[in-house]
Order: sequence, then structure tokens, then C-alpha cells
Amino acid sequence: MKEDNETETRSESKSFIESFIEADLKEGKNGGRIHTRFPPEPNGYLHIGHAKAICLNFGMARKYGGKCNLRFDDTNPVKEEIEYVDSIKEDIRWLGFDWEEREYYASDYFGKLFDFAVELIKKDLAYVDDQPADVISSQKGTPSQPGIESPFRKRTASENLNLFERMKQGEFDEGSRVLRAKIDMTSPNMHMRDPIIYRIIKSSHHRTGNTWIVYPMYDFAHGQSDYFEGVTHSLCTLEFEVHRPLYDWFIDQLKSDDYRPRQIEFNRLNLTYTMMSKRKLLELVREGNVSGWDDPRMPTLCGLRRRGYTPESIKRFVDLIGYTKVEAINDISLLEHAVREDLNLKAPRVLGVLNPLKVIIKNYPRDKVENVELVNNPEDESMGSRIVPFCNEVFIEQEDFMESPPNKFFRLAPGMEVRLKGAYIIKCEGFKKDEKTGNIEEVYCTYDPATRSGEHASEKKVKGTLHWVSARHAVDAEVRLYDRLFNHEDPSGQKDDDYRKFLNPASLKVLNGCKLEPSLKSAKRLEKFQFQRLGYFCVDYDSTESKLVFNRTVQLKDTWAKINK
RNA sequence: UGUCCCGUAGUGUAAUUGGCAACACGUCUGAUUCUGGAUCAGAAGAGUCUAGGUUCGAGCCCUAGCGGGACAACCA
Repeated sequence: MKEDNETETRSESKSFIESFIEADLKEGKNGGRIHTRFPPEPNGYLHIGHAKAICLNFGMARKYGGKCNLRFDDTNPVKEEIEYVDSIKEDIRWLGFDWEEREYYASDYFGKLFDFAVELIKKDLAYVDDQPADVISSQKGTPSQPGIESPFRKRTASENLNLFERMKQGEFDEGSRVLRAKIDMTSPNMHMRDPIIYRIIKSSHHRTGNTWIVYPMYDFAHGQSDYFEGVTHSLCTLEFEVHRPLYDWFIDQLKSDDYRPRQIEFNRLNLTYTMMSKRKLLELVREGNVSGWDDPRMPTLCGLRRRGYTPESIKRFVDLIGYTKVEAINDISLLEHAVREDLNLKAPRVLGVLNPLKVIIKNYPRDKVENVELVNNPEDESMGSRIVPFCNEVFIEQEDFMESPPNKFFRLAPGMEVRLKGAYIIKCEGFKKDEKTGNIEEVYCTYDPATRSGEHASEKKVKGTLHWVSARHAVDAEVRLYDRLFNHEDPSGQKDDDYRKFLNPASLKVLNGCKLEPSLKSAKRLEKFQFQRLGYFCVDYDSTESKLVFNRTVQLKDTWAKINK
């Protein structure tokens, strides 16, 4: 496999899944073959929960020298669209995984599955039921009460064969008949109570068009598809644990030798302050609570990408949380840690002021401009340096000046000195204040010419260093600040409250008139930077040459904010 | 009146598969720093849901409780 070749940081300890796989290998099962698959339904965009499954399936194949298929579980033409197929492929590739030529679809197996259903009928293990959905459902019983048998359960094989064939020919209406496996209506496992395996659907399928009138249910397609593909380890989430006996039952009827896929269930990914339900994410999009599937506040892979997350940071996060059988809820701060860790090494530093406050350096020549050199990334010398213009008027952050500062405020205040990053030490001599609003409008300073960065006399120490931008050279930008989409740790897990109630009204804050250093003018879409002292930012899709737009990926850690609380 | 799964610091995971619990995030110190970032050094924090049992010895095994979750779509 080629996939990606960056060195991946893997935790030393094995997950229970790896232990199972290694035990199977040791036993010599399947001739030492490892084959997994990632089986999404193309009915929505992938989210970070899917990333966990993708990393597992492709990761196990890579680790044990096996293969991983991409298979679309497209058994319900009503919900599935080609748009989703394309986005899913894009997202998997973005994460850095490659299914090579093994792009499969459950719909590839419709013929085989139909034949298998016919086999079951012939073995008297399936029958056509003429009852409507609500009746079938009521006969199913409840988890604590057994079901009762359908009056059509005793139909003869030839009658069933005839009926099923006519269902296929389109002779019957949607919902009028289904094919059911004949298993056990009294089973304590609901999935074994004569599950429906085929239904009539008369809409066009995104791949097979109008070829089929009857479609297999997921439960009838999934396990067999794994079997057809030679999958050795079917890794899926915990909720499919109760389906496993059913899948095994089907494979028992189907298999011709010792080979059978082994299903292993793991915990799904839950993140605090968001939710993973595709249905609810779709609602957020439809109801306009976000701008789309790729809104940077969404937990979707396209949303995270637009937000400025790197594939490496997502894979790292997935690696950190691990795979277990415990239903856990992971702290979003760990995800944020993972991006910071990655971007700290990769993102060039730049100067950008979000809420500008003008500083006038009175003793600096009005017509003078100096080029100061700034290191692009102190973590990586090979990233070089750049030139930034400096003059007598600069912008600093509003919150970096206080008229009467508290203790330990290492920034600018009357009489105090700070260094302007890469330039000079300045001292505050006065300021202009709007007496009505209390707003500080300008700050007046003097600079010490002997303190230019890099020169000998610059040994002078000051407590604080501020980021700044030359007022005469700055480029304007819009900056979008994001906060968590919900203000509840588990917005969709509240019995009595709809998740919409917990939408964070301040999850998006748009700042205009932000001042950035001129080098940013040529920044390209999705390019990532660290705005020094502020956080990591990337260029949004809406950015144009005439109007720069940045998204804040995540803030830098801010111990001052913590002290200040 | 069911079946299945799970229960280890605040959170997420470990524990050579029986030898007195480790790591990451977070938190708190201190050092360092031209980013209150990063880095470095250190600290606090669980005695492993409860009660029995087996054993020289149990987070790991057994039993019973308790707690949490999944399962009743012609969805996947």
C-alpha cells in the first residue's frame, strides 16, 4: 500500500482489536490474510466519527500487511445520492488512505443476494409475507416479550418462489409484500424474529437505475457483502453487536468452507459540545443553523478541513482516544490539543491584529520605513524568515493596552514598556480617550532606537512582547472566530430537551477591519498560519484577492486569560 | 419482566494476560522564552462500582448485586 508515508505516531499499547487479529493470525486463520473494509452509506457527509472507523480499518490493513476495501452500502435508493459518494471518496483521500482499485458497492451484489434469497426460500428458510408494516411490527413482540408467527409463515416453497419472482417483476405495490427469513419469532434477540430481508422499492437507484424493484435490507446485504469480498475482519460499532447472530446465521447458510468474516465491535466516537447523528447534522444544514455541511463549526470532515484541521491532527486524535468497548464521550479539548501540536510545527508565524488600536510612535521619523526580519517558525529553522515593514504608526490589539492595569499585566499601559515583536521597545507616554464612551482611541509612545531586535543594545529586557502591524502597510481582512456549536456537553443526549435548545448563539463571531501583515496578501485557500499570540488561522474558501477571509482554527493556550479569571 | 455489551484519577486509555495501578489531555508549581505559545523540570489527583469467593497474592478468575448502554425502522 502506498497511502501516505509520513511517520505516524502510534501508541505502544495494543487495542483489544489488534489482540484479536494477532490471535487469529497466530492460529493461522484465513491463511494469514487480513482484509478489512470501510462501509459507509452514501446518504450524507462523513464526520469525525467516521474518521475513527476509517483509521481503524485502513490502519489494521496497513499494520498487518492486508487490504482494506471501500464499499458503499447502497441498499436504499431513496436516501442515497452520487453527491455523497463523491464527497466520501474525497474525504477518505484527504485523510491519506487509498483503497486502490477496490471500490465496491453493495449494489454490485444485488444479483448474488437475490439468488441467495431464492436459495433460502428453497430451503424453506424464507417466506413472503403479505401483511402491512404495522401488522408485522406488532407481531414482532417487544424486547421483553416474544413475537408471534405470521399467518403466511407456512407458505410452501413453490408459492414463495412464485411470489418473490413476481415481486421482482414489479407486479406488486411498494409495501404490499416483503420477504422474511424464517428463524424464530420467540428469540430473545429481536433481530432473529423473522427479519425482513427484501422489500419492494420503486425508485431509481444511483447505480442500478431501474433494474431492480426489490432491494435487500442492510442486514441481509452487509454481512454477505463482507463474505463476498473475502473480508476477514468486519470492524463495526457497538450497536451492531446484537446483529451479529443474524449475520452468522446468514453466513451459516451461505458458506462453503471454513472461511467466514469475524465481526468485532468497538466504541463509536463521541465528542463533547457536538453530536454525530447524520440525521441531526442534516437538520442543522437544512434549517440554516450552519452554512452547510462544510461549515467550520460542523464535526464533518469537510467542516474540520475548512476550519483548518489537518489530516494528521485528526489521525493523531483518533490514535489518542483508542478503541474499546466502553461508550465514552471524548473531550473536544483533546482534539484541539492535537491540532495545536501539529500546527505548532507546521504553521508559519505571522502578525495579525484582530481588534486594532493605533499606536503612534512620536519620536520615530514620520517618513521612515524599516524592514524588520521575522523568523517564520521558531520550531523549524528550515522555514526561514521574512521581511515585515515597520513605521511610526502601528496597530496593536485593543486588549494589549489598559489605562489602569491589574498586577502582572505585562503589556502596554501608561509609563510601561513593551517590545514590539521583532522591532523596538516602546514606552507609553499617553493616550487619547473618548470621554463619552470610555474607548481608547490612540496610544502615544516613544521608542528606544538602541533596542532594535537582533542588535547588541537590545539586551534590554521587558516583560511583554506584543504583536503589531504597520498601519500604513496593513492589509484588511475579515476574520471568523468560532466557538463550540453547542453550549451543552451532550446536546443530543438530553431526554427532555431538543438539541436545538443548546445551540450556542455566539458560536460564530465575524470580525471586520482586522489588520494583517502585508505578506498575507498572497495567502492561498486553506493555507494555515499562526497569528502570533492569538491562535491558528487558515484562509477560508470565501477569501478573494480583494477581500481576505480567515477562519480561526483554534486559539493558542492563554494562561493570562486563566490568571485573569 | 428478556437478550447482549460495559464499569480503572476530572476526561480518554494502559497494566507483560494473577504479582500492591501507568500514559495522554486537563489542573497546579518552578525554570526558560523577543509568542503569557512552545520547551524543560516537578506536583497533586484513582487503590480499580459494591459485597462475597478462589488464591500466598485479584483491576484481571468465579458468584450475586448496583449502575450505564444497545436491541421492538419495509433505515443503515
